[in-house]
Amino acid sequence: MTVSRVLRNRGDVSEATRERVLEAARSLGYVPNKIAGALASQRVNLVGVIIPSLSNMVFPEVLTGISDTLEDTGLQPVVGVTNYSPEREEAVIYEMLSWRPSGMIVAGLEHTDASRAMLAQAGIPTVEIMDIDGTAIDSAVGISHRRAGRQMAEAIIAAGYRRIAFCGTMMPYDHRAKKRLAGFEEALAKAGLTLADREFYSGGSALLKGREMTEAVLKRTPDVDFLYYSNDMIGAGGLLWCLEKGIDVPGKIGLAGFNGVELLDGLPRRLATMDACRLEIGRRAAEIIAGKHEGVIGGEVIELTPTLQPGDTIRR
Amino acid sequence: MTVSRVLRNRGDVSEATRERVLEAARSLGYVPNKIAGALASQRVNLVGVIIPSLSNMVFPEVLTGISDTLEDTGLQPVVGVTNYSPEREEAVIYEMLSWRPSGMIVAGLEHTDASRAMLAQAGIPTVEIMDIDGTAIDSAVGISHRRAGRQMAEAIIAAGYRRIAFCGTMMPYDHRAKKRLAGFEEALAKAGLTLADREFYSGGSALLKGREMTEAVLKRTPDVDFLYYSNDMIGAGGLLWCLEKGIDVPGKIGLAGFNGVELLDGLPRRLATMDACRLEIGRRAAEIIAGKHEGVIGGEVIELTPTLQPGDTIRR
DNA sequence: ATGAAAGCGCTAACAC
DNA sequence: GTGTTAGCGCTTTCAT
Repeated sequence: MTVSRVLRNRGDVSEATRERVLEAARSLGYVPNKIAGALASQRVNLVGVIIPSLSNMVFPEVLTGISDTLEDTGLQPVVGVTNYSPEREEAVIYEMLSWRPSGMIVAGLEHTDASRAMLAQAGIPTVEIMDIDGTAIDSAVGISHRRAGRQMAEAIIAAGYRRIAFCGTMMPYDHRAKKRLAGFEEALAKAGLTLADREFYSGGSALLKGREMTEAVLKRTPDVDFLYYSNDMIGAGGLLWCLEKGIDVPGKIGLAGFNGVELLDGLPRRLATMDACRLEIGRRAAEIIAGKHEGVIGGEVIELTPTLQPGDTIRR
Repeated sequence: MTVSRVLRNRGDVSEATRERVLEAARSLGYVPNKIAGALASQRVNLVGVIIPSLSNMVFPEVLTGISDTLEDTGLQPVVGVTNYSPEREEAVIYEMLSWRPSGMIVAGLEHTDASRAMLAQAGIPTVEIMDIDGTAIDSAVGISHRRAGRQMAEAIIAAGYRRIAFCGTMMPYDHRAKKRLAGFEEALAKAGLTLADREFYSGGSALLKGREMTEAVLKRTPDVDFLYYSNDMIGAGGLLWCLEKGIDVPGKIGLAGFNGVELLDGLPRRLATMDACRLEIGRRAAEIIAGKHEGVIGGEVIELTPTLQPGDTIRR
C-alpha cells in the first residue's frame, strides 16, 4: 500500500501523507521486515564475502576495502569464515546462497567441485579475490603469487645472494603461499640454484615463530645468506632476532617477507617485502559486484601488480 | 510438503522417500530459499555483530570467539562495522534488525537513544560486549576498563615510578580507552600524583606512532619515568624505540600497554600489559545468544577480570 | 495520488 | 508416512 511507497521513496506520494506515514513509523519504532521485502521483490542488498581467516590481518584489510566501497551502493557485506577448510567453505557458500545475495566475493580460486557448481549456477556475479593463477568461475581480482615469488627470487639473486632458505606456514590449504614458493623456486632453478633449507610452522605468535624458525635454520644451515619468509610477520620476527644477535643485515644475511603490512613501518629496519594490494583488491571486487548489480554481464579478470619494496634488508 | 520435511530432518519420513528427495535436490543443485523459510517460520539463524573497526586486531579476535562458539549452534554471525561513528552504528543496527536476527552483539555501552530504543524493542537478546562500566540494555559481557586503568596505575606507583605520562588514541568515540585513562588518573590522584604529560595520535602505523609519541614525550618532558600506552601496538613501538636509544627499560623508564596481544611474545622484551579477555568475551556473548535462543530470558551482566602481566618493562 | 489483490517460496498445522 | 492448505509481511501490478 501507500506506506510501502513512502518508506522506499517510490512512486508519487503527496507530501502530506508522506509526512504522516513517516511520523507514524517513527513513533511506533517501526523497523521494516526485509525478509518479507526480499521475498516479494526478489532483491537482496547483501553481498556474501568468504575468507579463510580473521586472524591474519590481510583479510580484515580486504574487508575494509570491500566495506568502504559498498558503503555508498546500498549493498551490505555478510562475512563468512572458513578456517582454510574447503568443506567449511562449501558449507558457508551454501548457507550464504540460501539467502540469495546480490553477489559473492570469495577468497582464492581453489574450491570443491560442489562450491564451484553452486557459485556458477547461482545466477549472481561472483568475484574470486587475491589470486589469479588459475581459472575463475566468473570474475577475479588479484595478483599472481607465482610471479610475485619469482620476482622476489630474481631480486635476491641479482643482489648476489646464493644460499637461500625459506620459512613459511605449514597450512596445506594456503594455496597462495604455496604458489609464491613455487614461483620462487622456479626462478632459483633458472639461475641454477635450489633452496638451501626450508622451515615450516603453524599456529602461535607469528613474530615469535619467525624468531624460532630463523634460529633453527641458521643453526642447521649456517652458511645460509638469505631468508625468504612467506609473510611479513614471521619476517619481522626473523629481523628482530638477527638484529639482536648482532648479525649484519643485509650484509651477512638478507631478509624478505610478503604483504607489505603497516607494522613494518615501525621496525628498526625496513624489511624487504611486496605489497599484496589488499585494499585495492577489496575495492575492485566490490566495484565489480556493485557494477554488475546495475546490469553488466560477463566475467572479467583483473590482475593487479604488486610492487617490490626492497627496504633495507637486501644488499644493493 | 514432504520435501521440506526431508531437508530439515523433521518429522517422520521414510528412508526411501528421504533418499529420493535428497538425490533430486543434489542433482538439481537445489539451494533452499532461506528468505521464504524465515518469513514463514519467523525464525532466522542470524546473529548481528556490530563492531567499530576491523583494523584493530582486537575486534577480529572477538569475532573469532563468537564465530567459534556459534559454529555448532546453527547460528551465523553477520558483521557490521561502524568506524566508531554512533550515527553509522545506528544505521547498521537498523539495517540488521530489519533482517530479524535471533540476537545482537554490539560493542560498547554507548549508543544513540534511537539505537538503544531499537535494540530494547526488538524482542531479541542483545549482548553489549567489551565494557561493563555503564548501563546495559539487556545482557553485557566485558571488563571494567576503569578498573583496569586503576589497577595498572597502582602497580606502576607501587613499583616506585612517579613521573608518569600517557600516550593514546585521539578518537573521541573510543569510550573504553577513555575509561581506562579516567581510572588511571583516578588512581594517580589518590596517590597525590597527576599525569606528567600526555600525547595523542590518530591513524597511521601504530608501531610507528608509538615511536614518534615516545620520542615527543621524552623530548618535551625529559624527566618522565613511565609511559602508559592506550594499546600494545603503540607500546611496542615505544619499547623498540627505547631499546634502540639504549634507554634502560625498566630501570630509567617503565612501559605498559593494554590488550595482551599475541604480537608481544616476539618482542625483545615483554611489554607489561593487561589481557582484555577478547576471545573469552566473544565466546561468552555467543553463549548467551545461543542460550537465549533456547528460551531463557532476562539480561545478565558478566564481568571478566583481566590479569595484569607485568612483563619485563616494570621494575620490581 | 491512493487502494486492492495477487503472489514471492517456504513452514506449520492439520487432514488423510 | 505423506499430501493439503493457509498464511508469513512485504512488493508489484492494476484499478480507481
